[in-house]
Amino acid sequence: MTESRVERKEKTRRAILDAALALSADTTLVALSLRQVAKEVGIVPTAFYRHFPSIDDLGLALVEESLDTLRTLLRELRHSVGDDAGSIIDGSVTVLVEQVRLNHAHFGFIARERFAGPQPVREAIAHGIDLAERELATDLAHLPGTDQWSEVDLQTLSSLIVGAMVTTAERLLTAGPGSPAERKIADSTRAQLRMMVIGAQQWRSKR
Amino acid sequence: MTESRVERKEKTRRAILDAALALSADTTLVALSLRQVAKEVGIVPTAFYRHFPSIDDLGLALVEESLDTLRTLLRELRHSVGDDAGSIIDGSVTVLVEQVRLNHAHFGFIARERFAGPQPVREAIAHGIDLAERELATDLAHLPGTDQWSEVDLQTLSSLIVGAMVTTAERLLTAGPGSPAERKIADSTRAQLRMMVIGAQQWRSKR
DNA sequence: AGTTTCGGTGTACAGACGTACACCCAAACT
DNA sequence: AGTTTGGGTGTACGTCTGTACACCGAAACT
Repeated sequence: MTESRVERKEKTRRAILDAALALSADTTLVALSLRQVAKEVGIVPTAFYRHFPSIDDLGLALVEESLDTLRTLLRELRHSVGDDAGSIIDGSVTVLVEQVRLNHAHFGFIARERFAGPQPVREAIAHGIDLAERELATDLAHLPGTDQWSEVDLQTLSSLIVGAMVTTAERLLTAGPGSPAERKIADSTRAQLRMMVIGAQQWRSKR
Repeated sequence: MTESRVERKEKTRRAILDAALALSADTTLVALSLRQVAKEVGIVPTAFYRHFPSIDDLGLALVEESLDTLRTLLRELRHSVGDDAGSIIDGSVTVLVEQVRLNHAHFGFIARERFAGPQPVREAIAHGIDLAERELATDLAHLPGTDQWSEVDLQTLSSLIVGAMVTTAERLLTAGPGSPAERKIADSTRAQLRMMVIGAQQWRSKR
């Protein structure tokens, strides 16, 4: 009863976003019809236009959201710093598993739409991941032990790490949350990150 | 004139596959209609059924094809062995760039459908990549220097390498063939692989 | 109190979709 | 020579799609 108009509007907007996320979970945005979404939300098809000009724009909003939870993940990672490299890695993977579990829908969305979505959506995702890579590179530069690294090398390492994380996230998505496969992936990723870090450490001294 | 019936049939079958590959290039299989394909080929919609029961089955045929060129890539990689680890890496990346350039359509198809395609298609791709990973692991086991590696470690390393290759292939796809971006990706990948190999070598002695 | 704004409704239409069915005709069998 | 096979055609259907248009009613403004 006592609901302002903006509140109501925001509510159905959320409902539309959630419905689109749920409905596209087992296909893609490009295979999602405006009418399906409207039916799921419980509104008439034409009412959709009160919120988004098209499905593609809906998609862009979802990208924004999903990239936001990706950034949250990265922020979370930075806060989980331990003393030695080993505990940093362990913590990071734990956080990754946790976040993917928690935001299954968003990470799944990114994985699906990254290459198969409408082109503006693809571009937005690519740009977001690119940004994350750059941020990680500057973060790495502030870490002790990387003082002498060249910019190119820092970018190379950060691209390697982000790539591994994306791959791991995708693997985690196909494995059920809490499944034994999930644990195996986590362990494997920890080992891989350790390999990378060892390689990176040796790398500098080798040049 | 002088064309047997099987020849004709094979010809239109190929035309259908090619049309589907071309049409799905900027969307997805799930957004591809039987009628679009038929129109592109130049046959009437119902004639499609003479070759495939459904679009999904067409998709499975395309997966088979694409996985075949993936296997070709891996075979090619094995043949490009050099003396030291460095030249192996350089050669491998060169081959990867070359093959992705040559089979742009197939690798693009795999990248798109891996997570967004119809489920049977997704499963087939996952299985194919899984198989490639396993094959690489047994190949690594036959390499000198890995005698003492445990099976788990071999799988970990091969998963890391395959993951990096898939990621690189995806990056190459978004970069234009012959573009400066392509060269940058190749160089970066070479550096990453070197890091991994160094890490892996140190890894064994560390355990 | 009177008016405007705006999220949601209902009807309506043209186009694309998958697919069933009857048909054609040249190649391939007997 | 006569018959069967099978790739391709054309029509026809019911369903789903995006979207245009006129309308409603309550919240928000004046």
